[in-house]
Amino acid sequence: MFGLADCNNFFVSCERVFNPSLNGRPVIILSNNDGCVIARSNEAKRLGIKMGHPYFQLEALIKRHDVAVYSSNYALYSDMSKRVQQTLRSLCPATEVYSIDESFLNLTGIKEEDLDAFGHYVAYKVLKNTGIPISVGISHTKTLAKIASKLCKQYPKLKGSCYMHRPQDIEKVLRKFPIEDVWGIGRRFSAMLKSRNINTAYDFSQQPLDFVRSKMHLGGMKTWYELHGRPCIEFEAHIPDKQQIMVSRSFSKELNDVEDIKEQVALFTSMAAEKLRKQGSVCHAMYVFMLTNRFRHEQEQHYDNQLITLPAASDSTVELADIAVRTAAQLFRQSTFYKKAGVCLTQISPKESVQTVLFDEIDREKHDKLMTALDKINEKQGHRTVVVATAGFEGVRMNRNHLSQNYTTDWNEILEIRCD
DNA sequence: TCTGGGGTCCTAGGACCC
DNA sequence: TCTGGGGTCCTAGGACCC
Repeated sequence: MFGLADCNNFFVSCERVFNPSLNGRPVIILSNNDGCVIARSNEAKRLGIKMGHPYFQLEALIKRHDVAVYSSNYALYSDMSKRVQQTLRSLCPATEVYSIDESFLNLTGIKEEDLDAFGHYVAYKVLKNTGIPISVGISHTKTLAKIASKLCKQYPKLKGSCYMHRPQDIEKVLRKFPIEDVWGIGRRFSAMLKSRNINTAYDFSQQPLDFVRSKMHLGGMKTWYELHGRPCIEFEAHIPDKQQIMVSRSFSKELNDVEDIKEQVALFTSMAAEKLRKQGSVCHAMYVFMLTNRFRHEQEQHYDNQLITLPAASDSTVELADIAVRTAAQLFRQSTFYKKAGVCLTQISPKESVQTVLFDEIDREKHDKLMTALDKINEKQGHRTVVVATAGFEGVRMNRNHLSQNYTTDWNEILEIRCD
């Protein structure tokens, strides 16, 4: 049996833990730059606010219904996510962290007759320990567990957990479950299926496998088998290293000064390199890109990008930022307004397995010492205490006009909460 | 005025090998 | 007239996820 623990409206729930006056109110959380809606409370969903909707188009609705609006506060959400994961780990034989708000649960060793009670206990414990409400789904495969967990959100009677195992129950659920909500069936495939009058998970499961293979290949077949209760997507207890690390942002204002772009690119590179060192890897190549505002149709569109293969594998912010900045300067077109830029580190491998280069122009040992010191200071004294000067001191040029406090990671706030 | 930011896996097709 | 038959590796692009 597979379990899935999914946090309900996770970002909204995080804000509510520290601001209970938000309970019962419509709440939305915005993407970076306060661009789009990326999380909604049930009340906001009921108002018809859609995932990914541009914020600026919602102003009237927000005023009319007194919707609470927040910029995304990832420092808070990732810390809360860790707390949830910790509780799950303490209860289950093993967990697989699937995303910031979801973990699969390994239920090996738990007796069948106890699974229902176990699911409810997990939901209860997470809520008690962290203040975050979750939905637990338990079934024969990951795909079915996902469906079971979605049922909890639909039916409060289930009280946060659904153990779905009897064939007749599964069929009943699949008959009502929209095909586009099935894990692994995205926009394209659900449109194709609906055009053939395949509208529910059950309809799909009744198609001949040959049809699924010819139209949807391996991925579709896995989903098909999983809906039939045959696991094709295994439980993975350890998180594999990232194969690529990307940092990119849209700017609050379009930039047309090469110095501004260089500064942002240096900053993105330092953020990416930090992630790279954190997983103990080096990269052999990187990719720098900058693009114009795709919504300004009257403007000539550019997507300027360059892949750079490094002379030797590296994880040094100093070296990578230097290369990225020079590349950005080459890519930059005069009198062009850029809305977004980014850096992607690729061809990643574990640091210890890397061969040294004979005619290396860089003193790797020195860079290593510097990076170790830099990471240590930033971890202890706070993010961005020490930065490479090319990255500037102002951070990302981004709107965050509705930001909540860093309740769990900022000492002053923590003290205040304790005094309360 | 204003529209996010990450990731993975799979497949087809081209280049190249003998 | 007629032009083989395997392989592997790499990349771009399309699909999906949160």
